[in-house]
Amino acid sequence: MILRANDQIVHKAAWLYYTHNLRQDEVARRLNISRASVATYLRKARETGIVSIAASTQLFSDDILARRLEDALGLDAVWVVTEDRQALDPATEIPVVAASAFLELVQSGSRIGVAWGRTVYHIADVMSYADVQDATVLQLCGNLGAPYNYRPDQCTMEIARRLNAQGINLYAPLILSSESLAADIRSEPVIAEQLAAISACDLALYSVGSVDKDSHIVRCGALTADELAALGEEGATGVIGGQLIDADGQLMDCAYNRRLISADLDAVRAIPRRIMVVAEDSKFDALAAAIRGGFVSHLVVTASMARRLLDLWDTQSQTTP
Amino acid sequence: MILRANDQIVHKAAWLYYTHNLRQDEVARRLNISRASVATYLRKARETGIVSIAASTQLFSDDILARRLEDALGLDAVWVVTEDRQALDPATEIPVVAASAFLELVQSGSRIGVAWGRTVYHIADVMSYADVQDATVLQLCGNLGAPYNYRPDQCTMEIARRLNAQGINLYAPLILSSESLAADIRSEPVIAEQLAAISACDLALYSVGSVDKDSHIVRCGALTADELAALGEEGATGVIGGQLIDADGQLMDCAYNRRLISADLDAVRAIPRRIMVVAEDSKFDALAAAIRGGFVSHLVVTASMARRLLDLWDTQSQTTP
DNA sequence: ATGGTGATTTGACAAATGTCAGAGCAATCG
DNA sequence: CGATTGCTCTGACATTTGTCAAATCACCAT
Repeated sequence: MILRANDQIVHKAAWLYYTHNLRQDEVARRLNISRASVATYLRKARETGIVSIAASTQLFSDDILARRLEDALGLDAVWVVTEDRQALDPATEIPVVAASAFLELVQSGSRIGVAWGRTVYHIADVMSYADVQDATVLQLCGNLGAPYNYRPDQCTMEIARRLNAQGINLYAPLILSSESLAADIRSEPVIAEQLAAISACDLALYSVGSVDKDSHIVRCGALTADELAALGEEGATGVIGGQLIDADGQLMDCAYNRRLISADLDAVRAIPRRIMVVAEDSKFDALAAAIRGGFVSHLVVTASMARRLLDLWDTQSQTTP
Repeated sequence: MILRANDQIVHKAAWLYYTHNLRQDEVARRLNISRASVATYLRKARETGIVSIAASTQLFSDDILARRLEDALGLDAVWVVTEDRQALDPATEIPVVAASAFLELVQSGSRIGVAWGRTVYHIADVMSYADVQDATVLQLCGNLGAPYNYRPDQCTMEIARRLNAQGINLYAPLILSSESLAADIRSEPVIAEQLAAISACDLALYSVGSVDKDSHIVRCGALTADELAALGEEGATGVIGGQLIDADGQLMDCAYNRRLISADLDAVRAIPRRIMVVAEDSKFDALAAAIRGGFVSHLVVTASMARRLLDLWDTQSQTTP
């Protein structure tokens, strides 16, 4: 698609200003427009991702705690958000760091799998706009029927919009009333094709869900709190793309899981870079399960969570030397 | 490596200013320093790649000519630098566009092969600093013994410096006096290992050399103008990483080529993304040979060169329907 | 202690940038 | 055909940012 003449001037202004370091009045003279227009165009260029400005996330990854976590848990990269950072609330900072870290890993041509949840939605919300037109953003799990604030398709589409990339939604419900219907839908060519495409992703972005009454699968109505509690008794420890996993990160063998339309967990594990973002400390057990299950290669967590993980792995390695 | 406390404040200032969009005076208050210091730190952050600012190169790739070239020659992406762009000299613009396009393709963890020449050096020179610490920049061919302005190791190291990445030089001469010595050196473990590592690259950046008296292999003293002219008679059409190729882009079977220490051309062809940058229109034949030989997936050229290539491919496809 | 040295930080000013009300202009509609 | 609507563009002003000489600080050798 050729640039509209209208956008062309925004690109030109951005190129001259940011790449050639001309001043706004020089750009204005070159393009025969007023300097005020140049300023407007440049803002538009920043807001739409024609110009991308990214600050390094080293501040969060170059940290003793982060290094120790990488080594102990065998992760590729860890970002630790420290509580005491100049009055910035870690809860709001986690999605910001995650968005920056994510953007550092995205590149032209990437295929990105995205799950859903409050955390993922917040990440999308604070993500700055970028220009990766030939990237593709895939939805990792089916949709919720009920209106819910952080729907899978919303997360996927919002991230695609921020990247100026193509978003591909999975047009199937997350949960169906019967196992057989779920199986039928899963084998529908359109759906099967899309689920298969997930294994071609090179990047995944998700959080893990907890197994308690605040879990998003309860909030969105997929399960009642009592049903989830019962599954918790049976060993359910976390939620990945809607699916329940046990403490070792293996798919639970239960009717609920069989009623879902979601990414095959082995396909998810096969994605080379899996960014896990956890904002709430209450998700500790779920996160540990996700790490054991091989769902994490890149991790964004709070310092307190990092310390707890480190302690857990230390005791683990002592008991199983 | 943990950040020095000194750099830490630069990172913090950059993070607050660019990611959180605070004003300089707000950043100053948060960090308990003067606003002037904040301004200084921010400049430092921009100059060192802690903050990267990139304008989209769409202006050059979203162009009818570029699209037609992609289709006709089967290339992944083409950037065309149009002559009439607001008094910007295309000769200086080519390296700028190439540097931006290159940076859009680089990502954390990339392994990048770099050849040498005036064009590549100019690209390195105008390239803005970036923060891709875990990238690796490899030298694709041996070094010149004689002092020369655009040495392979300089190109490699300068690009590595700009990216804050690791640069790996090939500590061998480009050309040796005898074929047997070249063979011996090639099989030295240290060198053999490095040459083998080239096939693991995921990105290559180079230009093609012409076969005439201005060729860089003549200028750097690897061959005399007469010797090169004689090889030209035998069919030599272009130069890739010091090696002579014929009009079809195949390695010339000649003593000169056997005396070289350089990347195996099949390994180069196997690199998934090969960015070819040609600034001079006189390199037309050499470029056509390089394209035929499969050395190009991404191309940066002038509009006039693009038109000539398009014409050539049109006549080719007419004669061989 | 003390003076020197180089690097860092600051205050004050100059320069550049952001903003917004109103002008201008093109397309659309009655 | 003129009025209306919805744009973009501009000029003028307010705000923000860049710069640099001078001050301060940290460190070191005497």
